[in-house]
Parts: sequence; C-alpha cells; structure tokens
Amino acid sequence: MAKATGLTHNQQIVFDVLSHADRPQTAYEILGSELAHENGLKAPLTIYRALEALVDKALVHRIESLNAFIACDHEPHPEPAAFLICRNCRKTHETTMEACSGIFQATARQQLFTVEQVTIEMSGLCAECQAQARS
Amino acid sequence: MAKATGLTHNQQIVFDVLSHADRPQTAYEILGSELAHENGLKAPLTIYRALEALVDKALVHRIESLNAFIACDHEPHPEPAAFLICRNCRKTHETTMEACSGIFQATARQQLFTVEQVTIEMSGLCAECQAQARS
DNA sequence: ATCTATCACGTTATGATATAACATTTCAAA
DNA sequence: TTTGAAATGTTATATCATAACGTGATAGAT
Repeated sequence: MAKATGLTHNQQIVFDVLSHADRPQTAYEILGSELAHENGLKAPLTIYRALEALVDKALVHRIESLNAFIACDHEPHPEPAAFLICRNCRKTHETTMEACSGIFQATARQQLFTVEQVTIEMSGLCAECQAQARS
Repeated sequence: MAKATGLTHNQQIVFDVLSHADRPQTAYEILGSELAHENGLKAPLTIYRALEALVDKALVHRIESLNAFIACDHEPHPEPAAFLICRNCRKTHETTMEACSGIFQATARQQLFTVEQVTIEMSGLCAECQAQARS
C-alpha cells in the first residue's frame, strides 16, 4: 500500500479507502465505505473533490470503462499506465506501457495532435475467473 | 461515411446520426437529433439498445472517456482501435494500433489474462485547437 | 495583528448517463 | 399458420457527476 504526503483530511480518507480495496471503487462505493462514513464524508461531492485532487497528484487512476478509481500501486510515473480489468470479478492489474510510448507519440505527431493523457484499458477474464469458468 | 447492411430500422437511424456527426455523440445527443426525432426514436433505451447492437457489430465504437459513440470510419477490423480525442472541440480521430497488439498480448499473457476488449484513448489538443490557442 | 486572497470543505439541488421490468409487435423458420 | 426469437415500446428508476453558493481555515502582505 502506497504512502502519500501532503494530503488533506478528506483526500487521505479517500486514498486509504482505495488503498485497502482489492478492486476499483466507484465514488459511491467509497462514499458508502465504513472508513468514509466514520470520518464524516457524507456527500458525493466531497468524494469527487478528493478524487479529483488525488488524480491530479497521480496517486489515483480513474478507470474509464468502470467509472471507478484505483490507487496507483507504483510510485507516480510519467509513462502511460495500462490496466487489465476482469469483467467478472473486476479485479484490476496495473502495469505500464513504456514500450508503446513511442508508437503513441508517433501516431499523435502524424496528426499534429498534442497528447496530454493516455488511457489504456484491457477488459477480459483474469486467471482465477477463467479457472472458475472451467470448473 | 461507411455503409452498413443488416441493420434494423432503429439501428440504421442511430448509425446514420453518428455517421453524419463530426464528433462523438452521447446517447442523449443522438436522442435529441432531428433524424432520431423524425423517426420516432424518443426513449433513451431505444437509443442505447441500437447502440449496443451497433457496437457488437463493430460499426460503432464507444469512447469511454466521453461516454459517447462514434461511427467506425474503417471497415470493421480486429486490431485494437485508438482514438485521439481533442479535449477542446471533441473532434476525434480513429486509428489502429497494430504495432501495439503484440505488446498488449504479451502483457496479458504474463498475467494469464485473456483479453477480450482493448480501449486506447489519447486526450489532448488537435492541430486546429492548438493554432486557435496561439492566436 | 489584521487584512485579504485562496483553497478546501459543507450543503442542497439538479443534471447527465444508463438500465430494470414487463408488455407488445414483427417476422421468418418450421 | 403456428410459434418462438429478436426487436421494440413504455414507464420507472438506478447510477454517475456537477452547479451554485456559503463558510471556515490558512498563509503571505502590510
């Protein structure tokens, strides 16, 4: 579980919730968590504001295809992150795509496009859920 | 504008709306379009059902980071598509990422993960919007 | 020390996106 | 011509996200 400094109270709570979760959490799942409740976080906007700050600090990633959020399990990194997202259990594995950075940049350059943000998400079945499907 | 056969009436209307649009459209934008209105498509679910069928047929792509949909501007293809999405004007350029397919597969294989769907979206500024920002 | 600008936060309301549940119609294969 | 699968219609509701506006804490400038 990653460390984080310079966080406000609300941000720390939300980050802790995500750090303890074993899969991406939606804003409303975070809102409904014990930890959030105990600490007085009770409005959706409170959660969304903390999430926005955490994403800005690159401590948390938004998973677009789930409308959910996951704590970054590396040190903050400049390379694009990629996610393997199980469509059955939703457990999500983060990795980086250094090998693709150049290809992406070249593609963008061709279109005179300036890339600010890269989203890579692969959906499918994780090893456990494949095994379970066979049994 | 791509051709499409074997579509139901509703699917054809929705596909036509997307084909004529110069940027991705949300379900509710499609719902609000002249063409949809004229043809009696008046409930969100009608639109979503047509979109689901079109995405299944690979005639339309969902842009996760916009919650919007775009007509595929190639023939249907097996390679992962990638999108360059302007955060200012929302115009979106589709391309393929054949060069990355192997990297993605290798990454997944390492985790014993079976990939079914790949999402690649790059957000930033298109050439026009960069020029406009400078002037 | 206090003014003042900024940032985080609280609260309420609402907007935007998406699906559930169930009834009806269509239409082609048997 | 029956019949069964797929598409559609209709209503209601679930889920995700932000607007608007006010309050309080903090820190640098005077």
